[in-house]
Amino acid sequence: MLSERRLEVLRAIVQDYVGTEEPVGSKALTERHRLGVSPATVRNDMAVLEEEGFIHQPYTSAGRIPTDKGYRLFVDKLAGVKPLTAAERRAIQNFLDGAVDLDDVVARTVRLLAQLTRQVAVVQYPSLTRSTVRHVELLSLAPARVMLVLITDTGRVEQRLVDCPAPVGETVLADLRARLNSRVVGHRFSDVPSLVQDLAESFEHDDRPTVSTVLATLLETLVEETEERIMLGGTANLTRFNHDFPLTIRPVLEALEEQVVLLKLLGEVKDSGVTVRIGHENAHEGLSSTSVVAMGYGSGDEAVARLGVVGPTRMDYPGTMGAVRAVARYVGQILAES
Amino acid sequence: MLSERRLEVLRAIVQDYVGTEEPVGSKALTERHRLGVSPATVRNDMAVLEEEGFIHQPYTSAGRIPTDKGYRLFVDKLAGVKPLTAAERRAIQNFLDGAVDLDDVVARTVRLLAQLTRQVAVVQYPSLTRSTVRHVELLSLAPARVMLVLITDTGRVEQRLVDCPAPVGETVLADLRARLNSRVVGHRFSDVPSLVQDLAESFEHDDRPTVSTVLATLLETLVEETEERIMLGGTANLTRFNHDFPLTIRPVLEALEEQVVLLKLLGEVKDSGVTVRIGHENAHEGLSSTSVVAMGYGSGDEAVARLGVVGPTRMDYPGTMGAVRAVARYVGQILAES
DNA sequence: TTCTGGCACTCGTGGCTGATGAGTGCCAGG
DNA sequence: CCTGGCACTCATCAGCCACGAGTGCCAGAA
Repeated sequence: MLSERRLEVLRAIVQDYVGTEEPVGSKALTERHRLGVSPATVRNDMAVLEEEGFIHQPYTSAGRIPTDKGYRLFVDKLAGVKPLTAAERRAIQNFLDGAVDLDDVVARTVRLLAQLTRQVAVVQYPSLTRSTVRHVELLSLAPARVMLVLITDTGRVEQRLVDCPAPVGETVLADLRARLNSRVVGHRFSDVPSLVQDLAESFEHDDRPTVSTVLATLLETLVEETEERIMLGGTANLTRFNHDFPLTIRPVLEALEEQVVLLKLLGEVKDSGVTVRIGHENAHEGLSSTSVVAMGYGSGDEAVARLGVVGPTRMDYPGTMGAVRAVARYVGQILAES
Repeated sequence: MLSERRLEVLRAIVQDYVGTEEPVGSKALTERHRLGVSPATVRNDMAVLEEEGFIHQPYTSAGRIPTDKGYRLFVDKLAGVKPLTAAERRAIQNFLDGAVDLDDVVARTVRLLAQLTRQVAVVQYPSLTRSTVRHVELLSLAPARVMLVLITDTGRVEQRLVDCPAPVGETVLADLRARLNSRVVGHRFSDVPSLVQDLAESFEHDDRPTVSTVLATLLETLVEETEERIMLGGTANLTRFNHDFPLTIRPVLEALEEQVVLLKLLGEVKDSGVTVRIGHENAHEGLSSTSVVAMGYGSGDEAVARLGVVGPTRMDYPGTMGAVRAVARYVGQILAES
């Protein structure tokens, strides 16, 4: 077990390294922090910390830098979440209040997060799996062509064209629309399949194929749109570190362009509280020198989606965590209001 | 006026520089190209080209690199558009044919362009200004709350919540929906305002405020959604050049994140054919060392939107132009079919 | 005139060297 | 268990020099 002072030394190393971006030595440490011991003692502590794998020397007789394991300890035990200032909170709220629709909320959130943390921001669109149906609309575009419009409680709208096997009468369509809505409105997507299962049977024999086709398309839309989308912002902030990892920036950009990778990244987030994944803890190897700070957000208690930032492992964890948490909460509020 | 051979020298310089990414000297030129003259002669030609501002020496007695003006001449007079191979064409078509809806078409196009040109791809969503209304739907969500859904002929769907000054009866809503659709369906967005101008007057006095509110929201949506959106892809390709402009990558990334800048960039595109804007020809200074190759696309003769790529001024213009042209055409076809 | 070969000159690049100094490990003594 | 001292390591940086690609110019050939 590490003594209190050794933990203090680790904290000091992390803080200094995050600030200066340079390996930190024993002398500099005792000068900048009131550790109450001499550089020599600190050196001994450092030797232990290195043996335990918390810090690392880039080359013989250089300063130390924290390892992923060191950051992990720092985040878990040594660092709190730095709350934002009142002014920052107000700025967040003002900025998000201006949003006009769901897309706008997401877009603004991304900008906000990127600006606040000066890192790459990632915001997942509210997931439809946990959403409920607000309304299903059926429009006749041509005799055998129907447009299906699905409106969710999060304000999202999806549409699909349906080519029917036979012409559909306006009355049948109205009938279907009414019955469909009375069954599914207010229910979760995941419950819809069982709710509409036997709906076709209540129609005239001739209309059943058409009804089935429409229903099939609806279910398909639900499944397809459960595949979540992600919005990205602040990639320019990556270049702030390109002296730090000039060669690494490319795989990071590549990884960030892959929605799948991002979704997986956010998928590993706990349901409550801020989650931090450091360096190699991220499965994707292009992101092995970056950390992800993320959190779920939602209109109620349940998280409907996630948001977070991606930055170098050497980042200001307390500040970033504070910003992510604050933004996630406010976005949740905004969603709850609309 | 420049002699035939001097133009040939310029072409050779551009081609070699694009290939090697290094300043090209007279000796190397005569070795790689069959100019039929000695290096000394080429040197004289180069001196003239430099005097005219087509090429430039990074430092005394180094090779020459083309200037923006040199690239301009190359693009205008010396280079054709390199058509794609049959295999490439087939690949494009296959890839785009798989798209399921408009968003998907745009998303696939971006990926395709980025991959094909190995540069940053930019695709503008089909503009709504020239679109026509396919359907307007009104849904009653609460007594005094209506959801307005707008469906365009390009398959785009937009929705807005309307808070009405008074409760709206279902019959009034149905009435408004019917009249509204009969007036605007099939018409262009720009014509809608005049078409619905006096619609409120045909309603009962009590309902007029509500009708006006709904109409106002509709017009607002039309205007707002005319503001076009843009999709970006292949930013990772920027890093291929970061030895070339290591410091320049940041402003480029920043510029690319600004929708406004991109829209302005694409806005300068001619209505037909491939447009090339080189280096400082782009107004935005962050993009002064990049070139934009863009083209309009659309379902008919008229361009409804634009797409293109952004890359270093030192790029393979003929190849890039060929790829952009081919993709624009195929996307146009896809849109026309749907 | 126009092209060519030759020649002196420029200047960025890359390899080498030595000084500098931050940082270390170790050890003996408080 | 902490501290001061000491010898050692090694990345960084400035200075230096040789190299060579590339140039401009000029006199002579075509």
